[in-house]
Amino acid sequence: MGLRERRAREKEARRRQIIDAARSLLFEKGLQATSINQIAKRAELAVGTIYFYYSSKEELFAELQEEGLELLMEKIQQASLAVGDPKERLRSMAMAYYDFSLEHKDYFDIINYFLSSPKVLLSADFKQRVDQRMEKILVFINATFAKGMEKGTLGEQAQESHGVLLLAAFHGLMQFRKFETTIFQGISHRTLYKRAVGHLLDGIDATLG
Amino acid sequence: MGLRERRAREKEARRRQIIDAARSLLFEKGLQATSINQIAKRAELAVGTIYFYYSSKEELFAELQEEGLELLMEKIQQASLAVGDPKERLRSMAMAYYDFSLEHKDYFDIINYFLSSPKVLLSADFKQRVDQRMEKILVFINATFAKGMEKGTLGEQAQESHGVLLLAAFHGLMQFRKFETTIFQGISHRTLYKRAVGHLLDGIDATLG
Amino acid sequence: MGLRERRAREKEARRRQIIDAARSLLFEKGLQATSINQIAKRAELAVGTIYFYYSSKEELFAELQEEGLELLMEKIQQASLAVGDPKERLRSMAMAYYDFSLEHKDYFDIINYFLSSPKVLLSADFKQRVDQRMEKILVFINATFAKGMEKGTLGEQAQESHGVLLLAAFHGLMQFRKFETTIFQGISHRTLYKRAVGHLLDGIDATLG
Amino acid sequence: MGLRERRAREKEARRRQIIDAARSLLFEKGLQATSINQIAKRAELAVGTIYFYYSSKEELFAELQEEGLELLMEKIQQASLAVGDPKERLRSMAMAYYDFSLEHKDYFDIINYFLSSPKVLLSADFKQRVDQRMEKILVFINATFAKGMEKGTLGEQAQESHGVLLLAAFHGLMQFRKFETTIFQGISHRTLYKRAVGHLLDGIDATLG
DNA sequence: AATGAATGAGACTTCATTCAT
DNA sequence: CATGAATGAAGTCTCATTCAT
Repeated sequence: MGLRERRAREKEARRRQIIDAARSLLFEKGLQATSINQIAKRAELAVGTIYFYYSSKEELFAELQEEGLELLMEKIQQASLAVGDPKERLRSMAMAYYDFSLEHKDYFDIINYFLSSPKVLLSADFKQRVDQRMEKILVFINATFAKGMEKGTLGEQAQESHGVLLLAAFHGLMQFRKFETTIFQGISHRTLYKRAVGHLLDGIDATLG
Repeated sequence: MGLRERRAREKEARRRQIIDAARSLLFEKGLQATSINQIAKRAELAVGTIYFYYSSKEELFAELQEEGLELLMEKIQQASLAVGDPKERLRSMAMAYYDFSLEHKDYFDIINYFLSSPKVLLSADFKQRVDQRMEKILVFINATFAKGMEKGTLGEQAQESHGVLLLAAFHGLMQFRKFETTIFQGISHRTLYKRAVGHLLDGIDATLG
Repeated sequence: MGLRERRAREKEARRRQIIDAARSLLFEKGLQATSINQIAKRAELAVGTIYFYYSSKEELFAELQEEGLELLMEKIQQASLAVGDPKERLRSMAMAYYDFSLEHKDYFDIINYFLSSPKVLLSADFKQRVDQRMEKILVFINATFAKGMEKGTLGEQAQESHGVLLLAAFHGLMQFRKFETTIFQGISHRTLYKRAVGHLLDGIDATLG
Repeated sequence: MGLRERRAREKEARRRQIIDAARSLLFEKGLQATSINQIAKRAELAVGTIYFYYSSKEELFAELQEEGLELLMEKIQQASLAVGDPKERLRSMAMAYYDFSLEHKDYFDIINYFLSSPKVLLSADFKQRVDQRMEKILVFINATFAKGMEKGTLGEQAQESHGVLLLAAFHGLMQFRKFETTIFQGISHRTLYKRAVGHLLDGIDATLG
């Protein structure tokens, strides 16, 4: 049994070695400019070895996307712990997402890349894994909603819709940050984002209350 | 002077011939998979001819993005004409955007591609042209807001922020359509979108009123 | 007759317009990086017009080479006028060549380009024209020798050999300037050149005297 | 360990295969007209394979230049062995250079190409390697000088300058061979060269003696 | 398990030249 | 005379993937 265990551990270590190299390169050069050869060189492994652990470039990047979503989940959870009032808690979570997009810009870009790509880049298997991570985040948001609705009358479906609504709207707002220098005149993107979060939560509140 | 006119017309026709080929390929294969060689082949022109009319792949795609934004602008304007009440008008415009993303999925994808790409793909010149189109849309949304605020007390900046807020939130929501089959269970994406629009406008209304 | 004259003048003006554009581009970007299209743009003429006046890129550059050789000839002649003693005169001419290679680096490069290219780049016609310019320089050097040899006993052939000898040796020395920063240690290229001129003239003098 | 050795040998063989193809093409068509595609075809390898062994066209050609300079060094060394008297030895070395330029015209052309090109074609790294080979030749010439100067009084610098002086002058003379058929009338280039060598050595001798 | 040499299609772009108008 | 649109071969280089060892 010891052998099999050691084998498994070593295998996991190699995967980590590879994903570390891929991540650092991706964050340096961007998604398109990162090649398998470069990853192999940085990981100090042969190209063939990469392909032994990851069947394609796609799979490698999907794993990074999972990483990013997991980190985002953590950040959002932490943000929710700090505050008591559910509405304030949601506001806090929204800002956590905002900060994530700044502090972990690279992960955000990867997530965004896959999120906004029109074509299905990932095969069914990866897509499912990624979707599950995303769903966990949504479920968490919805749970926060649920807690804040003792007086409300919304069913399960309605709650779910609110989670997506918030996440999607926030995500969209984040993408418009690139217009900060050109189109927005005078208002910082952060201010805009905060205001939007307020409007959204107020709007939902009004419906609920 | 007939000659010069005809020349100009022919030149315009060639540009159209090229942009048509580029668009159809882009819509089939996606931005990254579309090459100048393929465009040339589909346009039944030599590669060099493409470069005679467009100095780079970048310029070609920037023009397509402009096309898309112009069409979107038209749709939004048309939608606004139908309704009298400003709030309803905004709702109508939001749905026009939604329909645009379905009916002109290809253009939406191009817009989305450039909007969500982390790196600056376009050089300053093209970026400016595209940004101007985007700004026109925002200005139009803001104008609609302005009309609906006789009783309100918001300054110029606040109005501007509302336009971006709506557009960005709607855009983000659109990107989440791909989860319709996996994460959303039971609710259609359209329903979700409509609900979100309602919440947003209510939220803003609450602030204004 | 007036018409034909004017025509000829205009034609010459056009040629000049083209060669001016070619020269300035060549001096900016180097020989290989200069294209006919660029020349046409700078000359504010159509590409086809260039080809009406110069049958090929080659011919254009050959004309520039002629220009360079003519200028070199002038410089050498001027240098020879300043001094009385033939030996000193040759020394002065040698330094004129050196200065030419610095002050008119671009022309020197063109001359050098054609001189050192292993393949026959120019067609017979151009080659002859260029050779004639080169020969004029040699003839002039030889004439200076001849004047300094009342006491000597060298025949025509020998004189001719001296001209080539000097010109070639000087030219070779010029090409080694690029080692000034790496191989030469402590000696400036100019010093080296001067010393070489001295040795060469002394060597010839010894043979003659 | 047999495997690793064999691998290394095979890799060396491939490099040779490539450099052989490059050399033969270069000698047929000239530097500018030789493309990587052609080299690949002649070497019966894929284009990518060329780039696996040589990271650029530049590196390939730099290696050829090194080859040429090494061969030239050998020829000059051999020539120096045959004769006892230093002055005669230098004469012999000069003729070895002359013969090299005829017998290994192709290598001479490559050396000449890089020597006379105005732009820095090679990046710093390659340039250094080539310069070092050139320096070895100069050092060797200087050593021959040093040996012949028991009676002389020249310092270190002076010796060094003599090496460059001779090499550069000889090289320049070689470039003028192309005028053999047009400008020189009656004198063979070889005769001219010999005479120049004589003058140069006499000139230096006079200074030394 | 791991290696790494080899593939070859395909990427974008340039450019001298032609020719119908 | 002059135009300038059109050509298309050729250029260098990249890269995901394979497979014999």
